Amino acid sequence: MVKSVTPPLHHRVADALRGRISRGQLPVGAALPSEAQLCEEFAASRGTVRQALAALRNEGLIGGGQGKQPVVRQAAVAQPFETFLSFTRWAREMGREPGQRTVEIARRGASQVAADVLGIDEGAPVIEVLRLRLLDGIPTMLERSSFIEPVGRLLFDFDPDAGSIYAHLLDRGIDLRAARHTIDAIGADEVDAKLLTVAVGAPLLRERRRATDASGARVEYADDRYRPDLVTFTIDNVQAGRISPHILKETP
Amino acid sequence: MVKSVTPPLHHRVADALRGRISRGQLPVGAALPSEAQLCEEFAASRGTVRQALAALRNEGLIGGGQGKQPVVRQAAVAQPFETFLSFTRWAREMGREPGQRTVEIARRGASQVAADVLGIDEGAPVIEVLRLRLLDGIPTMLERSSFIEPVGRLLFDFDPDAGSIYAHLLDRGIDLRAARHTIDAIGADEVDAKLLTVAVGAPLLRERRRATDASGARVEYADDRYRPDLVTFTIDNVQAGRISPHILKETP
DNA sequence: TCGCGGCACTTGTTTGAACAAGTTTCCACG
DNA sequence: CGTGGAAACTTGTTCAAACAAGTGCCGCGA
Repeated sequence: MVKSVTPPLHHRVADALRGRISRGQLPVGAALPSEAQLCEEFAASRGTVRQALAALRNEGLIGGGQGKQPVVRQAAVAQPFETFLSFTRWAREMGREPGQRTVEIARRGASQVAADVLGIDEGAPVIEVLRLRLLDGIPTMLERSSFIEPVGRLLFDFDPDAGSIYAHLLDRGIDLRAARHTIDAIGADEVDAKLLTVAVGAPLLRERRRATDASGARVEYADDRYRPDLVTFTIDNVQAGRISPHILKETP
Repeated sequence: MVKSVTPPLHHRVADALRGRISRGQLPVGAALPSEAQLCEEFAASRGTVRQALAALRNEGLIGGGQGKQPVVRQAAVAQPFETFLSFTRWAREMGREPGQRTVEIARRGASQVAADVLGIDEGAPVIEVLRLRLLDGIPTMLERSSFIEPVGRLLFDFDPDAGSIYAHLLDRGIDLRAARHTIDAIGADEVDAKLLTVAVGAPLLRERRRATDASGARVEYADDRYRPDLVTFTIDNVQAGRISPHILKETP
């Protein structure tokens, strides 16, 4: 049985305002109705209305100050997480066509760094995948992944040029829940240069990722190298009490 | 004249609790005092205490649910936002000694890209700051900032080698609330190379930042270039319904 | 001994009121 | 005509009170 009670009043007020903003009814830069007006419109007390406004402020949707009516700020982003996890999904959401060329998929002993990150012994078997990711046919990112053996074995019945590895693993019951991303810059080595069609030593944007499943077990270590002229990372954050960064990749 | 009034009560309560958490007085997993106890301790009404708790909740410091007392969540990152914003504060929190050498501070017409980002006319006056940031005396990051004129003028009575520009601006009533960070990689130009003591063309980690104040007005555009062997960015994110990434800079 | 109900406690929601502090508007005075 | 300042309006802070809803524990009964 699903409980279907009416949500609290301050949620309804916040939802209503969010709707007006996303619908463009309250355009960016416009002032919201005053608290007194909102009280009347929703038949709520001022405390309740202020609770709703505080929520919007925390989401970075509105700004303002004492004595000044709140103002709609630039639109926010919706689903940053999955976007950051899956290249395929990210590309689709941007209206670009993702592509991939699997250079290699192999089972071999874990490298020292991969073993360290995954918390397994060096030389323990892992499945390594080297894939070149394309955006509208242009080489954009080179992905070197190491999966722990019980997960990686599921990749051998995966059409490597079909699309998202994550979607495939999810079908098999592996759901990647959390990830730690470490971002830095590195010069292209010879393999990078050849596949990404840049000069050796050209600056690349590197994202190293340690992904864990629902139980917290470390599942994947990846080293992704992006062409910085094609992809950047963007983080939005707001201080208004809550830290609510929105993370997204963008093509500049 | 610097205003020095006592901050609102709910801020003081929140600060006190933040302090206890970061000091380890309230360890991770421990339950906070009940609202009623906090009311008594701070001689505040329940509404005020709840305002403070809401702030901590928004920062991800505490979690809990109806009927359950709030619990201290993983201490991992305390102040990710300010950490991401202020080099000085970040360094201190890591136990490193921040330093800076101000190469130049000038008032000149905005460059095309700065004008575009700040939403002002090209050539309109901005205050540009070029600072080399050090970590334990080692050149680590090169910061090129452009502030809009009414804010930047406050920097002329600022000891440029004293420490945090943001702290100085906050004293003057400018509080940077939100920022959009764009991260990519770029090869060092000759100035970068000389000041950061790397080779020309060496890969650098670049963070471009557009900071806005409480009212949403764009205040600063910055181009920060980090030595990737000394600093990386780390993002933790979890899918569990809520998007709550923690962002921090790390020295690898 | 085990299980279940109820009680005590805690947080969530909502209202109403009052004062403080910052902004905007507009009128009267120079 | 313009300008200073008061008045009206707006948000920020704080208190007090009441009920709803969820949690945990204790004790009673089977």
